[in-house]
Amino acid sequence: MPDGHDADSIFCDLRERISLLDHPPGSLLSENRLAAHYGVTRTPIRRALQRLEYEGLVTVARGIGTVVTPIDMVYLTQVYAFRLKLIDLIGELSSSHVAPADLALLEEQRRAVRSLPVPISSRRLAEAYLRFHEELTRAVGNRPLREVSDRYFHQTSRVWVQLLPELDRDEERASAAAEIDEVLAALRDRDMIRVAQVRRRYFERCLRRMNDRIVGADLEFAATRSEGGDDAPHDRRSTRQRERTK
Amino acid sequence: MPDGHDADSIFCDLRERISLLDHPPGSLLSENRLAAHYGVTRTPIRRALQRLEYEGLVTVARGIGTVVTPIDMVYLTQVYAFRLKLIDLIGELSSSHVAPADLALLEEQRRAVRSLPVPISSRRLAEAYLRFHEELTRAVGNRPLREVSDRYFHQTSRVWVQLLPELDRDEERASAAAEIDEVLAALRDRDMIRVAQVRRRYFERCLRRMNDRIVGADLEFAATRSEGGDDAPHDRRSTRQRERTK
DNA sequence: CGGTGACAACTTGTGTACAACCTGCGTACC
DNA sequence: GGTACGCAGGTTGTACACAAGTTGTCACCG
Repeated sequence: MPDGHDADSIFCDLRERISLLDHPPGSLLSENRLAAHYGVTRTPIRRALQRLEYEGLVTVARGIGTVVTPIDMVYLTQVYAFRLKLIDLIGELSSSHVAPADLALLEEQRRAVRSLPVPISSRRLAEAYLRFHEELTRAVGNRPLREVSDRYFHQTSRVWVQLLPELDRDEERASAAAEIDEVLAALRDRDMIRVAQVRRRYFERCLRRMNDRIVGADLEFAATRSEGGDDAPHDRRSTRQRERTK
Repeated sequence: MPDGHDADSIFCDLRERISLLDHPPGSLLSENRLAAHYGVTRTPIRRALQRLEYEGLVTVARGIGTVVTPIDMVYLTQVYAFRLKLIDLIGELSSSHVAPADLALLEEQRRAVRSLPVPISSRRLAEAYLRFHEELTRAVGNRPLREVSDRYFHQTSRVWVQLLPELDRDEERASAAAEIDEVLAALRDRDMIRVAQVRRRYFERCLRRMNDRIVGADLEFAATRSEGGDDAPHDRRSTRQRERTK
């Protein structure tokens, strides 16, 4: 709808929409429709989609369309294990260098989470926590670690967002608020090791809550196994699902 | 020169050429020239260059051209620290699953390194070691870790390749051969922890050799500092150098 | 009624032309 | 002589047209 978009902002917008399940896993994104939506031609759209494909959030299929990557828990389990290790690295590699302005932005998200209206909207909570995480990522001093953390966070965030309606949203909001508080306190002390410890603790707790919910309700997102194509080194064009949504 | 190229193979070819310094840091890559070289139009070239930009190997500048990312030792020091941690993760996260065919390919590279003609060509040695590394990366069981290891290896490999002519090439060859031997032995025992230990040992030794050479000969690749643009979260379009080569 | 083949409608990949932008050089002016 | 301006050449970004590919439908035939 809003015009005045370049390829970069389109990428960011699409990534957020995918993370927040506006474009649910398995849905088809047509370049023509996106071009009409953003008021540009297919060229910038293709650039954004290509980057999304590289980030592992969509898979383009010639003649079919660009499909939002389904949630593959077999793969995402590997991502979770990897992210757990990355969080430890944050404490080991980051010499904290947070600007006061960034701290203010984090305070903003803290207020946003704490002041959500009482019938808590999954969408609003997810949006606020995503923004908190994006701001927090910028506090990571080591650039490669920062880029990688950002990349794989956006691959796994959809799991929590999708599970959120079935979780205790009051509990989730309280957990997020407490995490932000503790992170902020550690950041003010310039203690990235403590930040990492806090992050790890809440990360593990979140995993446990989701796991309890999954084994209880027999997860909705089917763990679509991708055939283990080990012949192609760095290629992620193996999964091939349909299940269109529109 | 060779036709029958799609965007993907062009990307791989360009990445190897950049790693092997066929396109030295700071050189300008014109989309038109590349299109003529590969016998296609600018469209697939642009796709390959966009991926290279995302990998951090080139930076496109409108009106200027696409410049091969200069070697920024300030940044690459962070990458080295990160890769050191990644190597440890290989031991922690990888349940080894190497196919016999892959082992055979690694044997191939072992022979290639050991049978280099005696006035050792820097280029040939670098090429053989790069191929060994690419094959070895495929043995990493955790997919995110594999992707990240591959990405940041290609960002730092140029440093060693560029320094190679000034190093003792017999020593470098011997070191590479010994590393491959020990890695192969550990792989045959399905012992990824030992693989990681070996990798880390040789990685640190290589760093030390390069560091000795650098402080001795006052490195040629100027550590071009990039202004710390902390306002753009995931953006690497800050470095802006010229120093064209062709 | 079941199967099959052709076709229409959609998708993404590529080629081409043009617009926006930057650099460097020549020239006019001070 | 020095400086500022303007234009020519080259670069990447975008828009548009066409080629290649896939899917679903529907008529047709056994």
